[in-house]
Amino acid sequence: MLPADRRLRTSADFAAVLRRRGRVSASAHLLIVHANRLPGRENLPSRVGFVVGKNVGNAVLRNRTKRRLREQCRARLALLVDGTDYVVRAQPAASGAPSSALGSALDAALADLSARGGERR
RNA sequence: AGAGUCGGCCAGACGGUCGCGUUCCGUGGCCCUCGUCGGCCACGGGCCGAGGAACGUCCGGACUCCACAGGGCACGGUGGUGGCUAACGGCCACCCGGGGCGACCCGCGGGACAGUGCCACAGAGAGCAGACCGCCUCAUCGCGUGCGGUGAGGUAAGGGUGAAAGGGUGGUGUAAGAGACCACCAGCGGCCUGGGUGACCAGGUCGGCUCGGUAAACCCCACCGGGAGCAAGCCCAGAUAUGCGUGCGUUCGACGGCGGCCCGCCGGAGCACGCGGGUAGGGCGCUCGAGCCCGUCGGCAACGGCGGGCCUAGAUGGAUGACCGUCACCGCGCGCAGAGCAAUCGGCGCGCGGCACAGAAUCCGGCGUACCGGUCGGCUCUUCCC
RNA sequence: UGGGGUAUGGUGUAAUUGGCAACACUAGUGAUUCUGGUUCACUCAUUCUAGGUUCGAGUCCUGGUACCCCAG
Repeated sequence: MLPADRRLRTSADFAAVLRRRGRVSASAHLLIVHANRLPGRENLPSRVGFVVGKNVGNAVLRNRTKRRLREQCRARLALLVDGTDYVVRAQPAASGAPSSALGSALDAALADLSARGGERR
């Protein structure tokens, strides 16, 4: 899984990431990813948070979806940019999708993000 | 063998790789009010890590804080009896009523001579009953001489309406009838005897002859209930502005204890609303408890006593996951050989698919609800064999 | 955690103390018209669900399901 200090832990952090721009929806029926560089965290490792709403399913389904997403993110920690916080929002279809599909959706979103970042810089 | 009924248990198993959370040990680093159990961080290793319903939140408690002069009126809950329990609206046993051939199942199961209300439509009449048709008597009129009309009465046996029409059957009796009277039966009430802790049951005797339903309508009776809830509550660190406005108050008493109201008692100088300002970090509570397992004793049982053993999740954007392998289990398809006249049946192999309901958040005892299935046992009925 | 409420044709709402489930719009069918509109008539209900009380339940009681609101 993902260590606690690499996850978003407070409601304020989530709000800060979601409020600013930086949304990429790769395979929109599965995931929506938000990414933002928050001031004051430039040299700290990146963090990831997950949002799994009630439209995904009951508590068992929501928890399992969150765990599988965390596992996929753990395998891709090296791809994340330091100082950037991510929020992954699960769509209803994510609960039934195989983990490989979730992983490739994450890859696509991260590739899209790095391409955009290159353009802006 | 088939059909059924009741109850208990399980909730796929084993292994590999990479991870997460609590906690312990070791190594290293940093900090200080230097501790040989100080705090924090990193790495390595070890133990442990969701459920029978963790769920819904429908009841009951433990625990914590507040309140504990009292009285009255309300309010809510429960409702056969006896027991179990910390307690309960739960459980066990029994009683009564209903269903089933039976095992067994279902029941908010106190009171309708304390009172009030309601019983639509239909029907003559619906609650200290009621003459529409009918039946009978008398008077009178008519004629076709035993029938019809009219009037005055008697009558609850019959018809019809209704969920329900004030016992049932048979007889005596009568103008026709009627518990008016008699016998038996059903039911009600009183008394006596026996059994049972009791609800109640069985039997006997006497009585007036019969008394509607509805309290999941108001109500009456008995019993129970102080309030709030782990975001309870306690501690540490830290920030800001006893700021501004309005209203009510300072022994003519606001407000609070006090939950709904009243009386009364106690505290009592602030209280309520709006605007504005600040914070939203950490720790304890937090898991050893009416605990679980085994044995034994008491009890029909629920349950309890005694002895021995065990320690079994504590997260806080919230930890038990991801990817595989092997073997079980279920369904479908194909193949192989077999049993049988046949429908079909089980066995082996291969492939594909499936493997429920559902995720702890202070903790227990219940209830209710969801659920693929598997397994064990008790009992009942039917059929066959010995 | 505590408290309160709602569910009725496809949609939005009614239904005095229990007594034939009503209204508007929409949809469908038919009539009127050369056609369409308008108008008229008819059709469309497991009263959320499972039981119970009662002669009789949308209404009363119990359990369940879904949704909404309030306080912290």
